[in-house]
Amino acid sequence: MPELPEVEVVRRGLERWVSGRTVDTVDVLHPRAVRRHLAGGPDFAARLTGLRLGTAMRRGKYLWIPLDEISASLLGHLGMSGQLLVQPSDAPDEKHLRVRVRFADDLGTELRFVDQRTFGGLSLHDNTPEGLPDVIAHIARDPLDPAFDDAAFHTALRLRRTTVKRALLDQSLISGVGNIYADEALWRSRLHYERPTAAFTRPRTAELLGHVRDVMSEALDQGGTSFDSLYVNVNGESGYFDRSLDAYGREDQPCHRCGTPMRRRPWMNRSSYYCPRCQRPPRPA
DNA sequence: AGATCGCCCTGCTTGC
DNA sequence: TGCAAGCAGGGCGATC
Repeated sequence: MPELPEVEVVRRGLERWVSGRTVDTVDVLHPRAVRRHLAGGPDFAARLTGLRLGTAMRRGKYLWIPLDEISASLLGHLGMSGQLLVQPSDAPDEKHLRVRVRFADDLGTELRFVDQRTFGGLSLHDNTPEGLPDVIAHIARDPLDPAFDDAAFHTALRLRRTTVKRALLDQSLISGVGNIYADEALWRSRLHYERPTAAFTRPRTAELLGHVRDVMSEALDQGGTSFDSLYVNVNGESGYFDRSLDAYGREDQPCHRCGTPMRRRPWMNRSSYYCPRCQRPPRPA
């Protein structure tokens, strides 16, 4: 399940292998893969055809490629199981191939959007004056963005009547943090996932942000997490950061800090993994 | 309007 | 063995 580091790996792959090329043909093989393009698959294909792809960009888990000729962008999200692959044009179709983009050049490769569960998708959107696809204007900057405002994040945490893991997963507060890295950063910060944010001190916020950045940077250095074979980067290579996980998926295994068996708790139709000794729950209200 | 919750989807794993 | 239920979960829209 791709999170920010994996998506950044994909962005770099797109920049290297796709940016600057001109679209020749587009095949939409599954309508759900372009469901955010409200005008439909045929319109998506027709509008994209003939355009030159700009430099791939990313905010949180969203990817986009500017289309300078029409002041719009090709927006993509990998969802749970999406892959953007640059494949030889004669490679056999993947089982879950949803969209194919062929180019007007002689490089012999094409861009493929492959997605088993179809939570992800591609679409075209006008840009805001800042150059952002308009439908993701509400997505906050991510913690690896140099313009991320730590002080504003702290202020927002103090104002919210919520708990720390909910806040980390709220893409309007901070983007790019998913369930895996939320649990990892909370473990490193020795914070229980139900800790209210309203009483956070400035140093506590700073430590949490530091751990979020560390865990993401480490994953990025290793080419992204891939303990799930569904995730493959833009050229089909898997990462291996899963060997470094301290919390996620480690139910009943000893805490890497104190040896206490880790726990898994149902949480918001998901799971939270934590050490019951290092990450004490807050006192009941 | 901030917070919460259900839903979308498919394939692998688990349990009876 | 076979089938059903459980699980994975990002993001959006409905609801309170």
